[in-house]
Order: sequence, then C-alpha cells, then structure tokens
Amino acid sequence: MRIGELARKAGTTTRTLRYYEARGLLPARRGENGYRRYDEEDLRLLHQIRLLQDFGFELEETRPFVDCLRAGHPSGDSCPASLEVYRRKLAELDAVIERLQQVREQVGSQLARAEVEVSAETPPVPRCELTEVQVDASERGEGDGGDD
Amino acid sequence: MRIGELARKAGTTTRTLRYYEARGLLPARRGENGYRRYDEEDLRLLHQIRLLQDFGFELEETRPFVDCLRAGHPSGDSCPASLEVYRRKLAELDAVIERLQQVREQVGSQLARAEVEVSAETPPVPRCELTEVQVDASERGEGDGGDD
DNA sequence: GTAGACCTTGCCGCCGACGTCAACGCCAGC
DNA sequence: GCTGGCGTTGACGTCGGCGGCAAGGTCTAC
Repeated sequence: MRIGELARKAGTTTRTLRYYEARGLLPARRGENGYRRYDEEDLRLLHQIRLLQDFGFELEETRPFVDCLRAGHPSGDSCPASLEVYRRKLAELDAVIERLQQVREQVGSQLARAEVEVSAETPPVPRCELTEVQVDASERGEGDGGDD
Repeated sequence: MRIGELARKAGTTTRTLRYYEARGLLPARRGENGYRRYDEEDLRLLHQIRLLQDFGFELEETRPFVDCLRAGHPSGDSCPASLEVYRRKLAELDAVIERLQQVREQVGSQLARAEVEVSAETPPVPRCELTEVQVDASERGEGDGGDD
C-alpha cells in the first residue's frame, strides 16, 4: 500500500510517516515511480510505535520494540532491549508521579491557606493545618462560575 | 542593584531576567547609563516566579501572583486571580497524575507479561531478577547481543 | 488531454524558556 | 591609556514531533 493508505489505516498522517522514515524508524521500500510502499507488517510496526507514543515514550525509545518485531519476534517487547526500556520508563514514571504528587500537595495546601487568608483578609501566618474550607460557601461568586 | 547581582541572589541568570522583562513580567528601571536597576521587591517577585516555575507553572501563569505582590498584597496568592490559577493547576495536576498512573499500570503489566514470555521461550537466566550481566555472553547472541 | 487525487523533496514554522554568541558601551583600577 | 569585568541589544540555536506550504512528478478517470 502507499503512504496515504497506511496513514489512514493507522490514524496518523503522511507527514508523520515521512518523519519516521527520516528518523530511520520506519523505512519504506520504493516503487518504480519513487512512491513509498508499505505492507501489513509496517502497519503492525506503526501500531506498536503509536501505542508507545501514547504512553509518552519518545520516538527513540520505541526503536527497540520496532527492531524486535522486525526481527521476527511475536511482540515488540519480546526482546531484552525492550524490557530495559520498560524498566527505565517505569522508574521515570514513578519519579515523575511522585514529584507531581508532592507539587499537588504543596499547591493544595497553598490554595487552602490563601483561601482562608483572602476570605478573612488577614495577613500571613494562619493557625494550624486545619485547612477546612467551610468559610462561607456564598463567597464572591467565583468557584465554577463558568468563566473559563 | 544591577542585573548580575539580582541574578546571583536569586540563583538564576541574567539571560532569564532579560527574558522576564521582555515578557513584561519583571520590568526594570534604568540608570542613566542604561543599566537595569532592581530593588529588594524585585527580588521578592523573582522568588515568587521561581517558586511557581519549580511547581511546573508556565511563566504566564505566574503573572497574577506577581501582579498581586506588586499591588501591595502580603503574598502573591492573596488575590482571586491567583487562586483561580491554583485551582486550575490542581485540576491539571490531578488529571496528569491520574493519566500517568494509568500508563504506569499498563507499562508495568506489559513488562510483567513480557518478562514471563521471554523467560519461558528463551530462558537466559533460570533465576528471578538477577539482572546482572554475568551470564556468559555466548548464550544465543540474538539482536544486538545486549550491549548497553 | 485534462482535471484532480495522489505522490515526491525541501524547507520554514511552532511551542517554552531560555543558552549562546557577537559586537559594542561603561566604568574602576593600575 | 589599557585591561578586564560588568552592562547593553540583537539574533540565531535548542529540543521533539511534527504541521504546512511550494513546486513539481505520477497515475487514473473521463
């Protein structure tokens, strides 16, 4: 099949496929007219790439999986190099998630503190950490007033 | 003080300060020689900016906080606009964290499955997780042979 | 034979937050 | 006066993953 058909089947664009080829990730054979030609296996490789991309993998990180499939293995993660990428990504994910959770806590407590201060119009240094937001629900008409 | 001193005090670079000024976030007064001049309040605004940046806020999102401080409020989040940013960031953080946790689950289960499959078909090490590369390099030499 | 649907290569644009020159001005000390 | 360490503006580079456009080639249908 030609590039447009593959793009349609995979839900991507021809621009993306040319980009993958330029990166050496998904090279195409060429017809006599110079057109790129793909087959069903390429569609499979492409699905593998897109799946990992959806997971947040960088293109380079999908390469071991693609190579693995091309080497004839049943799935892209049937090779040690792919497993290594999995493990590295897991560690990265854990680190990022932990970091984001810490930030979430900080922002959350800052919001709680600031809400109390604003509603009381009092300077810093609140009381303890009992940041319960029962100040007065009918405040200034904010909240999800709908303005986005 | 001049730009270099402020940069040093805030642990950032002169390039960054000039960038903030170009964005209208932290404008500087000018001396007779054209040099930027900053005071202690600017240092405070800068600290606010860097704190939020560390939280992953975009520069534009720090603007309400800076404006709030400049308006004379005790802290950058003493204004409704800042609280709105807090709330939006919290929602974003929750969404991102949830998404990443889902991805983490998926990747984790894929890894577990693939590890079982690999060890079943091509048992490199009949042990558990001894990921030590002392396994005798002359195993089956597939693919790139495990150079890392 | 001509429209038009596909394909080709090539190259610039984009986003965010700066880094990194280049070429020059200002000022203090020796 | 000269060196060196500050400062100034301007402009291009970076990173990833493409989007979009131009100028042309190819194939098919009518």
